[in-house]
Amino acid sequence: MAARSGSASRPVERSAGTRRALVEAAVDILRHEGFAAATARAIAARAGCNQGLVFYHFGSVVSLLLAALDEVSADRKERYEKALAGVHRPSDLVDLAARVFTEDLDTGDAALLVEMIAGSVSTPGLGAEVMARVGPWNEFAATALDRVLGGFTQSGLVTPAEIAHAVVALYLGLELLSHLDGDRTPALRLFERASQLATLADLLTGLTPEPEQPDPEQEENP
Amino acid sequence: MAARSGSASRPVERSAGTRRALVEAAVDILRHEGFAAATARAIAARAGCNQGLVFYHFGSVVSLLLAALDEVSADRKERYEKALAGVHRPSDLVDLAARVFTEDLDTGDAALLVEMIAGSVSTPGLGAEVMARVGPWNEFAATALDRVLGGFTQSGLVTPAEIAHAVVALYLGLELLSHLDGDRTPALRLFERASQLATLADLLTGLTPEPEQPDPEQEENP
DNA sequence: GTCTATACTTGGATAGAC
DNA sequence: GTCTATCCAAGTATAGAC
Repeated sequence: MAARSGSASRPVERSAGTRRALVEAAVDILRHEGFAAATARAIAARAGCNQGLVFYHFGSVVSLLLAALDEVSADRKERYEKALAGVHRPSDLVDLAARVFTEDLDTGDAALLVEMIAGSVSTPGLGAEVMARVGPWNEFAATALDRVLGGFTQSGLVTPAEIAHAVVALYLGLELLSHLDGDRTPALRLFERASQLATLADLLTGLTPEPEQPDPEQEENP
Repeated sequence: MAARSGSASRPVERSAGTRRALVEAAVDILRHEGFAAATARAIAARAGCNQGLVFYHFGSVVSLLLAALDEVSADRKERYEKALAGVHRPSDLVDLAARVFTEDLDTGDAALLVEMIAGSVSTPGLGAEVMARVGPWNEFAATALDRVLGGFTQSGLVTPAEIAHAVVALYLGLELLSHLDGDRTPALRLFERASQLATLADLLTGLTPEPEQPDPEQEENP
C-alpha cells in the first residue's frame, strides 16, 4: 500500500516493461532466426530499445537467452501437465506425445529448445545451464511413463528413468532432424507407427493390472 | 613421364599440403573446441599458416568445415562397413552400435558431427549440406537393420527406413545429451538394456526363418 | 535507477605482393 | 598460382548522461 501513482512511467514499471520486452524479443528471435542471430543488437532492435539495456538488465546475452528459455519452458510444462491428466493408457500417451511434438514444431518452441541446445554446444558455460533445464523434462517423461507402464517397469526389465532418457533423446533427435531439413513427415509417420504399437500395449497392460474400470473419463472436477 | 622434380616445394604439392593441414586443423578444432571456435583465424593458426589461405583454398569457412566433416565421415563409413560384415544377429548389431557409439565419443567424431549439426541450425546454407551428409547414415542404418531384422520388417509392421530414421535420431539425441553434460553413462546403460533385449530378439528371429544355415545370403526367387 | 553513446575486440573477406 | 597485409562489419561490454 502507501503512496501509489497510476503513472506508467514509474521507474520500477519501466524497468519491468523493458525486461519483458527484451525476453519476448529474445523468444521471438530464437524461434524464427536462430541462436546465432540472437545477438544483443538484434534482440534490442526487435524490442525497440537500446542494445546496452541487455547488459544492464541481464548482465549478458546468454542470461537473457536463458530467461527466454525459462519463459517458454514454464508455458510448456503447464500445458503438458494439464494434458497428462487425461492420459491413462499407453496409446493415450503416444497420442499426446505426437500432438505435443507437432504443437512444439508449429509454435516454434521446439526450434527454440533445439537452438539453445545447439548453441550451448559451443558456448562455454551454457551447456550446464541448458542441461539443468532439460532435466525436469526427463523427470516429467519418467513420471508419465511410470504412470502408464507402471506394472511393466516394475518388472525390473527397465526403469522409467532409463526409458525417459531414451525418449527425451529421441524427441530431441527428431526435432533436430525435422529442424534441419524442414521435413517433419518422417517423425509424424513414426508417431503413427508408435500409436499402432501402443494400441497393442494397451492390451498388454490392460490384462495385467485391471480388466475394466467404471470411469475412464471422470476428471471433470473444477 | 616428362619433366619431374623431386622437390617438395612444387606449387601443386605445397597447395595440397596446405589444404591437408587446414582440413586436419579444422577437424581438430571442431572436435575439441566446437563450432563457434572454428573460425578462419583459429584454424589457420593451428595449421600454422595465414588466415587468408582458408578463403583462397576453400572460398569460405563453412566449405572448409564441410570438407572436415567429409573427411571423418569417410573414415567412419569405412570402419562401420567393415564391422558390419561380422554382424548376423540382432544382438551383434546392438553390440556393434554400442561399440561405435563409445568409439565416436572417444575419438571426438561424435562431437564433430554434433557440432556441425548444431552449427548448421543457425547458419543459413549449412543445414541442407549437413543433411545431405547425414542421409547416407540413414541408408546405412536401414541396410543394417534390414539385414538383421529382414524377416520381421517384411511382416509389414514397420519399414527399415522408418526404424532407421528413429535410430539415427536416437543416436544424435544421445550424443547431444552426452555432449552437453559430459556424462555418457545414461547412454551406455541404455545400450546394456538394448543388448539384453536384443538377445531376446535373437531367439525370435532365430526360430522364425532359419535355425541354422550354411549361407544366409539366399535372395533368389525374383 | 534507467538508459545512451562510445570503446574495444574479433571475425570474414579481398586487394595486391611475391 | 600461392600467399600476406589490410579493410570493414558486427559483436560485447561499459563509462558516463539523464
